[in-house]
Amino acid sequence: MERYDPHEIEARWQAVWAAERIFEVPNPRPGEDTSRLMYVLEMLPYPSGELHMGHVKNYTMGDVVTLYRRRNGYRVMHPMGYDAFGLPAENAAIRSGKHPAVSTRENIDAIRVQMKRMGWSIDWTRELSTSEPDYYRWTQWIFLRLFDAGLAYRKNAAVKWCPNDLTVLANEQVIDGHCERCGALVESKNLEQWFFKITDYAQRLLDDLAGVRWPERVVTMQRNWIGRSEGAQVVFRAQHDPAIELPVFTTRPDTLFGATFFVIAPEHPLALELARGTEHEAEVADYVRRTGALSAVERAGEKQKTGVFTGRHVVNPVNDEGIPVWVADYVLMEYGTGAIMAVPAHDERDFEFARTYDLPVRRVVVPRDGEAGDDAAYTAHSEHEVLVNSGAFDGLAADEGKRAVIEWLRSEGRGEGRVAFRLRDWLLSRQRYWGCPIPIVHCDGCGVVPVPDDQLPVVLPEVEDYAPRGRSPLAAAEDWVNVACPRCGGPGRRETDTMDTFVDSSWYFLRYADPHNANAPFDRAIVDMWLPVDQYIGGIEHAILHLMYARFFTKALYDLGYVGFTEPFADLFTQGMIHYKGAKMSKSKGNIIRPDEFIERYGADTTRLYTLFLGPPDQDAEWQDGGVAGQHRFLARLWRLVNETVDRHGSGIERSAPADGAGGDLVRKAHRTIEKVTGDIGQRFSFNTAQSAVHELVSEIHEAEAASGQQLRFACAIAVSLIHPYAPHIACELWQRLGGERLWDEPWPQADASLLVADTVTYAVQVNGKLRGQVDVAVGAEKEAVLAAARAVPNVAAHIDGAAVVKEIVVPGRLVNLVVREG
RNA sequence: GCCCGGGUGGCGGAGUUGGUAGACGCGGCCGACUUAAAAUCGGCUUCUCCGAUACGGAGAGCGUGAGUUCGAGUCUCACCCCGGGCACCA
Repeated sequence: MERYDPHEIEARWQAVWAAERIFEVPNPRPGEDTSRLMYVLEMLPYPSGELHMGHVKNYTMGDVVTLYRRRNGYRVMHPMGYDAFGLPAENAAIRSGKHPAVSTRENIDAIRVQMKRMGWSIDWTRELSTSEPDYYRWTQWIFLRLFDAGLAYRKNAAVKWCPNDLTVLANEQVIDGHCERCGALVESKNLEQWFFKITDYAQRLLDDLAGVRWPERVVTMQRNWIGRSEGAQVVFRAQHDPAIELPVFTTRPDTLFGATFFVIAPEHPLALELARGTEHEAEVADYVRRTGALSAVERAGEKQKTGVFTGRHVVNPVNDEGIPVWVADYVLMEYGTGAIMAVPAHDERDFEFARTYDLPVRRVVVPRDGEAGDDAAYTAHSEHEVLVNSGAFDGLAADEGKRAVIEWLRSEGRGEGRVAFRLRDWLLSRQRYWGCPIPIVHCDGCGVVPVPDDQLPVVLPEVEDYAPRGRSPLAAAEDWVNVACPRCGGPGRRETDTMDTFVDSSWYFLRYADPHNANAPFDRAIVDMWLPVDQYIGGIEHAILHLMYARFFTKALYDLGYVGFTEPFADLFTQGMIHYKGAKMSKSKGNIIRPDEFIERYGADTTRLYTLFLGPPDQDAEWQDGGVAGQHRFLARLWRLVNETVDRHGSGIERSAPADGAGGDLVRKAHRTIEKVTGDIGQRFSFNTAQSAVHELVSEIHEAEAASGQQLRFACAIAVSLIHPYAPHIACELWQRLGGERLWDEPWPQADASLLVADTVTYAVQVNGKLRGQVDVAVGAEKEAVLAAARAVPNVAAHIDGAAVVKEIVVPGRLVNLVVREG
């Protein structure tokens, strides 16, 4: 018998699949049945290098689902593309010294070869790359539709700036005050930038999380990121000039009577103005300057809160009391109104500040029964707390008080109920070269002018020097920048910033459905047929960024009538990372496992098997060098068994076999394995245990020497059929050797329910909960018969001897527990 | 600080509605085949103890401590450790 030679088999079958075009899934034609369409999608890779093991795990998972669903009668779209614009690709290009367009294309070519070698069932006719003009033309088109709708706009704002990558960043790309990509400490800058008005969608982004089947932790992370708070906006006015309004947002309107001072952020536009003319003017100016130079991390890291008095007071609208206005950097300009009423008795931060500057503390909420101490803020506010020192509101429970105060403020025109979100608008412009050009022309006369649709795409110009300099490298391409204003024909200048890469990836899943459309990004009827994506699979690192942006785009496109659904991804599976030598694989740590080396050594099938055998797919897993050999041994054993079976007993695909004679147990095991694997792949996404089940079946085939040829051929066919989604090459080969053809078209095997149980079942017998023996009983035996058999087990008899059995528990098919009391 | 995951043999892990903890794989030990090695095949492999005749039996054991239950890895409470998210968000 020839040895298992994965390379020969894999190359041959990949050629067959390509020739038969079995991965190509065309869109249904009018009138065709669309009830069994399914869209399986994995997050597309950045072509900043070759694929790593994380990709292999991700795409193999998607492939298992795809192959499994296809054999269950679904028409599955399984596309692939490249998130080719952006910092990763550009930085890789800078490192290699090649132009990003060149290095990106080279990387894509290399990745495509790797993907084909893995045998993933990707429909290559739908392949796309976000850096190609026929794709980004439509990214620009969508940008313009959002611009028309007022959802893309320019504003001058304090923005996050990465001093290393020399570009602005979105809030979502700042982790702990550091750049998400390079780790540099992020600075704050005042710049005019482009934003998407994602905040308009905050409530819907929150509400619609209820309708998706996503991992709970991802939903929670998005909820936290959106950060909805209910409260009130309350208008305070300057005591020296009631025309100056200073609104605050508070979640605790019930504590308004406890406000003993007022704080505004150093960046607040009124900070300097308020202090003007007071003896504190110079001090305030100095403080604003000093804190402005600090990063958010430095501010938050300060041991003690700092601030200065402005010399001014504001009037508390509930009691007309004047309270001092301070400037302090513990108040953030970006949230709420940039100003707060300080209630030290009931807010930890205000309390700390009041202690530092010796400001008064006035308690207005007390526990209904019991005392609140004086050495900390008392922050509870439920039905168990009551208001005091609060005028007409005294005696109300805190939660009622909140409503009552809001109602009073509203009726007096001094405030109103308000909801605040943590979510900020998405800053989309970048001062980098390798990105999608923003299709806008600036004209002295007309202002910001969109490039007309018929002039798209605005092609990214070739420039020699694309290194980041803090302003877009595109600005240097004078010929490109200087252009006639599309509106008035006068001199105009193109927008030179490019788009954040996340814009490109916020709609790619739509383009796959209609990838060659030259007249529109996609046809609505076609995307509505395929989407939302039935199963999306990708890394947890995109829990907020990509997944939030894609949801926003989908909702905006829905509102504009371009798609008929509001959520892009119905089901999401987030995979864990693969670690190696105790750390996540990274080039800098030098603990990379290159997939190519494994394919070279063991073949694609073994590599596919092992990445899914590591552990539960949603959890991080440790790569073990030796583990791969086990999967290879398994395939070699399967190979040998099938070939031996055919040699000894002849070929022929058996779709059933009698569960009697010497091989009866084997046949039953095959049915149980179908049941187990089907549930594990189809329902549980438990890819590791599905494999274990096939291992067990193969071991039993190996041991079932006395089984009939039909029984052996049946068991082999089931093993081969079940392992096909994991190891399609060897499975197709062995299926053919067994006498079949086109395993990929073979319906998924069905377990015969009557064969899932054996004639007898082994009961565990416990005495007082301790295992004392086992006994085989006929399936379906009466409770009394089971008990009698259990009592007859010698070791059990010894343990109940001389004691009174006070309780008998029989769990059908599982165990007996005899409860005895010592006699 | 708040919110999620997770903690089970030497290792990765299984244990799906509370019902025989350790499936499957790695590693290790012993044996077969071989001049030898590799490959392959067979056996053993949670710990401690007892008795060793097939191998049997006793006790302990799933981060710690309580609890509910005939019975807890699984449920409840309190706590410890690891990983992740959010965090001066008013």
